[in-house]
Amino acid sequence: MKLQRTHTCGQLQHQDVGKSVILNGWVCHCRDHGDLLFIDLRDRYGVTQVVFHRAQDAGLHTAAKTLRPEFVVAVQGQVNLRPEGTANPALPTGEIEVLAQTLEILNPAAPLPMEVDEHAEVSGETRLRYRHLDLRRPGMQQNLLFRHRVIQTIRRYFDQLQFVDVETPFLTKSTPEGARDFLVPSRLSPGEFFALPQSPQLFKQVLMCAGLDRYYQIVRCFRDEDLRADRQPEFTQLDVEMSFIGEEDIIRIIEGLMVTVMREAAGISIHAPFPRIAYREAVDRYGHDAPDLRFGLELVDVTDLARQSEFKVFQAASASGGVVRGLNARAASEQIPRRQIDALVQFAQEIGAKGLAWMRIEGQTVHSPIAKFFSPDLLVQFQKRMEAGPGDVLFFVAGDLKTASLALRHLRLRLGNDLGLIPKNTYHFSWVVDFPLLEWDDEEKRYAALHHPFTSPKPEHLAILEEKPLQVLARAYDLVLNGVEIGGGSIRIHDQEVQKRLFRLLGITDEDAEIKFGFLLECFRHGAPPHGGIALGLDRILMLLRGLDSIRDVIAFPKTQKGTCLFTRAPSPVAPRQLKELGIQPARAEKPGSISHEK
RNA sequence: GGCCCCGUAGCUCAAUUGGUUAGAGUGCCAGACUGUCGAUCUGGAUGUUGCCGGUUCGAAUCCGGUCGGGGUCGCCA
Repeated sequence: MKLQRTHTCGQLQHQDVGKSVILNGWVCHCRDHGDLLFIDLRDRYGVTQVVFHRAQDAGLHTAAKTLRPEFVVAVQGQVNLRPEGTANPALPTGEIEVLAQTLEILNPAAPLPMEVDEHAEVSGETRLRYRHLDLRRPGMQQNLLFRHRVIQTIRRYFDQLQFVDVETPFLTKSTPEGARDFLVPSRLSPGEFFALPQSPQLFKQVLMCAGLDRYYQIVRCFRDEDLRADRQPEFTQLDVEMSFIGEEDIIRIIEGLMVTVMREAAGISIHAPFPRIAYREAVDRYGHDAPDLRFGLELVDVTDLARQSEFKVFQAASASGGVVRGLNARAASEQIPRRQIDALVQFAQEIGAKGLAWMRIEGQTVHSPIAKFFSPDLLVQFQKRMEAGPGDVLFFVAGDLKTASLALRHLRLRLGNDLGLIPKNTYHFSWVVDFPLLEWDDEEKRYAALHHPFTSPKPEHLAILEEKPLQVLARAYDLVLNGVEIGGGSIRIHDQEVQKRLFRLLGITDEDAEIKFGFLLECFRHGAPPHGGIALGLDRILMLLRGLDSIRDVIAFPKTQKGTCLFTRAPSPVAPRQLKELGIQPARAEKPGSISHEK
């Protein structure tokens, strides 16, 4: 190209006045004043104002009149100080402008299906469909730039601590445990399949057995499950594993990482160590194993008191082994009018609660549709337990632990938002520890690993592994930021005998184990160091640090909730020949006319 | 797989709850304008109300189905 840039659009300032420069970029705004024409030229680095005067060069001015938003142009001109009073303090380049002397239209742009302007509101669907335009917007560029900076910081941090970045295969073995696998048919082994990794879990353990000692990888993982705002079928994990260490080592390394990332990439000062909370306590106090600790509004158990009431719903819950739990919206009586309560009741029911009981404390009296089921003395006890006073509104959910916890967790977050209890720009990291090793899978009628089958039980619980499996705690830990699980890991089992006992509990026979993870067990037989690690959800961390509601905004080309890509139109049908080569026959009939991309 | 919200001009939305020819902002096109900066002013063009079917004298509006976007439960070791 003839006019290659000498500067970027975010670079020129008053010290450059007088220079002859060339800028390349996209036309962002045109402000046509007749004989005077302003163009905002945009690139990744910023925006610079370019001026065209008819009096100065009529031909050039006429050419500039044809410019439209998102034309790609090269402008040669002179850097001038803007006239007195016309500087734009909102722009780093706002003191200067470039008086155009040459204009080259490198590429015109057809009328656009969406505005690139950062102020324009565009629906998520349109943004994904025209992602190339969406990604031109400064906000999205900042998101991607921030992602890059965080990744660079992570790499520097681990490199300094002698961690080795090792790539693990994407075409690997399907494992029946865990999430649904994405399968890739093998042409050379007809009828057989690779799976895309849900995580490099087994490989990083093999790397420990191989003596790599300290491993990390920023790696794509794949899980064929339903999507959420914070779940994509392919997502990026910061994967870490270390040898000859215990929980404290992993925790210390990761706390150091988060402090460094926050400081260097986000410019935010946070302090380690992070608070720790036991799984059981998290569920009891917040209804969730990833509690948002930025605010209080804690759950309170009233099961024992509820048993004494005449309210059948409360009686039934406590009689059947369930719970009655509540929370106190302190001094919120005026902020929660009756209509709002009705909305909250409906909200709780949509989450799965049978109902939502409430009491409004006004002066010495309790206003509540269920007050009549409580003796005066019991009402006093309820208020005491809930630490309730005049102006408070109490909410209660009765049911099995899981349902009640879920409903109250959502209710707590909703009230926290509605009542403005959640501080902005606060980053509250915490560890959730003391997870149970196992849970009872009622559908499969067997125990299942809460984390994964290589997670080590706490050594002091090994004795009761077979007798009281559900009471055994794991050497596992989750990292939580603002109520979102951003990572989890564990110390692994490296003792073959313990591993065998656990497989037996999980209903995995020796034969099964050999077929499924034989390669790892073989490693363990050949000298396995004690090891453990963690995996962090990079997309979620970025989302939270950028104050976004979805990881879609920190991923360049994300999928929709139905798992499709609106930009490329993937997935799509393939040619019959491709399927034939792979030995695959779809069960569903092809849509007529849908076969297009013959290779 | 279940439940909920949404789908109207290129884009973002409205349409007095079933009633005349579906509007606004923005963008687009044309014109005016020498200091704007999300420029301003004047004028103009733009609709299969996602799609299919039903109810009705009459449907953007109600009903059924379907497709698409989003949230959530299940699922996500």
